[in-house]
Amino acid sequence: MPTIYDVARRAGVAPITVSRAINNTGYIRQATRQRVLTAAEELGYVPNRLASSLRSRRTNVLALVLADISNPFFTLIARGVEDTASDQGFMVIYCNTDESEDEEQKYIDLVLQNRVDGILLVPSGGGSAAIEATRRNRTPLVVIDRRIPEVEVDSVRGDSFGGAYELGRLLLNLGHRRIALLNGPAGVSTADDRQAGFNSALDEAGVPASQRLGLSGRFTTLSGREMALQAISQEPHLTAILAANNFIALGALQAIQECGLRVPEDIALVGFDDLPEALVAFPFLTVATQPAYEMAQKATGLLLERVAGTGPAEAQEIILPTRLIVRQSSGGRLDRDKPMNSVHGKTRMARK
Amino acid sequence: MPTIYDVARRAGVAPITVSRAINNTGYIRQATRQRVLTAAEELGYVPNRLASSLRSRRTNVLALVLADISNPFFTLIARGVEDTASDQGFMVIYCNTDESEDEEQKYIDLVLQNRVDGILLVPSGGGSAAIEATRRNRTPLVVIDRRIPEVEVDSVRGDSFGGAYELGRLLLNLGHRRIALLNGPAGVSTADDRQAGFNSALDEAGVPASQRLGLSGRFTTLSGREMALQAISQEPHLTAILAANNFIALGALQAIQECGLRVPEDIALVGFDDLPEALVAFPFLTVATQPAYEMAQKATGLLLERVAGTGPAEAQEIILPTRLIVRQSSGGRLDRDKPMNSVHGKTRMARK
DNA sequence: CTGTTAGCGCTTTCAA
DNA sequence: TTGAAAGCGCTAACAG
Repeated sequence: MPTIYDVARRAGVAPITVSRAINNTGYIRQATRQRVLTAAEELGYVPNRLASSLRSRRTNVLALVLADISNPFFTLIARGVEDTASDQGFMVIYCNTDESEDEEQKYIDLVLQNRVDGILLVPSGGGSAAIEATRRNRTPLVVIDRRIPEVEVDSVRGDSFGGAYELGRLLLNLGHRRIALLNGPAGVSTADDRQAGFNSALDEAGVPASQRLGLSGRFTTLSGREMALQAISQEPHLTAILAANNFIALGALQAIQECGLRVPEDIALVGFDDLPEALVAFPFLTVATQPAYEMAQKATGLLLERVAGTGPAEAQEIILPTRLIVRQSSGGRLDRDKPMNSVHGKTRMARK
Repeated sequence: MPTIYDVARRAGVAPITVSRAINNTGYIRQATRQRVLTAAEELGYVPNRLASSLRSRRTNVLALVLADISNPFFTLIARGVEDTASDQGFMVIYCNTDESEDEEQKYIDLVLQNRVDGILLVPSGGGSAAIEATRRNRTPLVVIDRRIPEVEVDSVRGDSFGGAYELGRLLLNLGHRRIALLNGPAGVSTADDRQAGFNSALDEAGVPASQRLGLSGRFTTLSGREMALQAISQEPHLTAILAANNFIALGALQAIQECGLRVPEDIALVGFDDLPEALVAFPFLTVATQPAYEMAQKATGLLLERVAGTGPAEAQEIILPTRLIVRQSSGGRLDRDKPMNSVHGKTRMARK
């Protein structure tokens, strides 16, 4: 396997000149450069980035550490990260933590050993241990999707509070008072903030504490189903459910059907995070949706600024608004309500 | 940032001993090892894998080059690859080619420069250029999901021919004779094989060439919609559509609705590749589904064998069976037909 | 614009 | 069971 020395010999120059020609750095005459490139081509030379990175202390690799890439929300994040990174010549390593802090720590250690230039993290729990480690190693890190309390760190996320508040308001406006919140794990900021946003809407409407029902589980279909079953049996007067993410919503839908109830006639259902338009035959769920791709672009852009050493001195906190999409599952006559951006009108086949 | 030299000094040993302690290789006394590990811990030592890889010629990194990670089929592949790789201490770099051969070549070059230990490739077109390059660099490569004609290379894929044949048979059994195939790009083996499988079913049923309609486009919702519109206007007697993947199917569904037609009453619709169960509120589409996760596991397992130098001498060709899932969109009374594994019976809400 | 020298941090090889 | 020497392939720093 040829090295720059082989190329240098063939082109009749010094190795460093080969380096300059290939990376197009520093001063080099066009003719020389061309000669080197030809020699490299003839030899089938493939630059060794390990060596290059070892010496230059830059790998042009980012790490993306997230909960589970098969959740479409994170899939879109991944796509946004890769697009933005590759535009600037960076590659992306990705890791699934499955919301386990141990896995997260393991992966953070691994990517630090690999000397990635920067890390994008969707933290699992409190998650500050991972941040500590990256800080010690002077590796820039941007948190996506979640907030880490008490730690000053760049973060880009959706407005969980606002989205949950709007969903709560929507249900309250429709006349619901017995509403169950099926939430993700307490301690994860998206869950906590959605709880708070929902509570805020209930407070405003003067719903007494005795009428409130909040359940805590995981962000999975299975957990959504279990929480819904519990909520239904626990509160006979239940008329609406707010699911804290798309998986929980689908699990809840399943549970409601199992109980022989109808959505929205018997129980209204609204959720957080939409499914990509291209994936759904019949858009049915009313949701507050976050701009996942844009979130990833912004986060990666910021991270690359940190890597380059440009970018603001202060830790940035970027919060993107959610968008309310009203469909059938919330029920009611919404046209009379304040104008809401309703997407996908055509569900005739689903109803007929 | 401390190196093995710093650790060695602190532990009172030679650098190589630190290396042995950390990697747990070669002979080393437990006491020595413990002493080294303590010293490393105290210094906050983080091994530099760039240096290690440069010297040892192993990176413990695989590359996954695929079309588009936001397609749930590939998302599942990605998850399977990462799970299998990380079990054996490997990390994964991933790249989206968007079915462009240029992008593919660019990424292959990049990952070769990064000296990944192995590559998993979903080839874009003919795709043999990429394979040539990896072969020159002695980097093991396993092709997933697709076949590369005329090249001897490991490959793991679903039975596109068989799946399309079964879907065709299903429609023919239901009495359909004017069936349009909405396919992906010619030259991509999954498209070609699905074409062939469908044709084989038509041949068997004696459907004359004049009654056959096959359109070629891309594996996207947009293209599916366009092809469906064209098929509908071109063939007034059309009664059924076979979509060559999930996106095409959803685009076709959209087009059919736009034309004021109903599925399955006016046009029956079947497709290739299911959407993950957890993502769909109302399972509606009849499909032939491939075991994506298992495919990824098998492919990664084989690749890791190649990396380790174990594994069979011959190029392997692993073809996993598809599974027919009959739902509403194909119409007809299928209960009378031979028993087919029907998943998701509960779609009451979608119909009511 | 081109070249020389040294060394990034680790592991291979060989020796003790 | 441990260590010394050398070098993986490249580029930073400096010199010309």
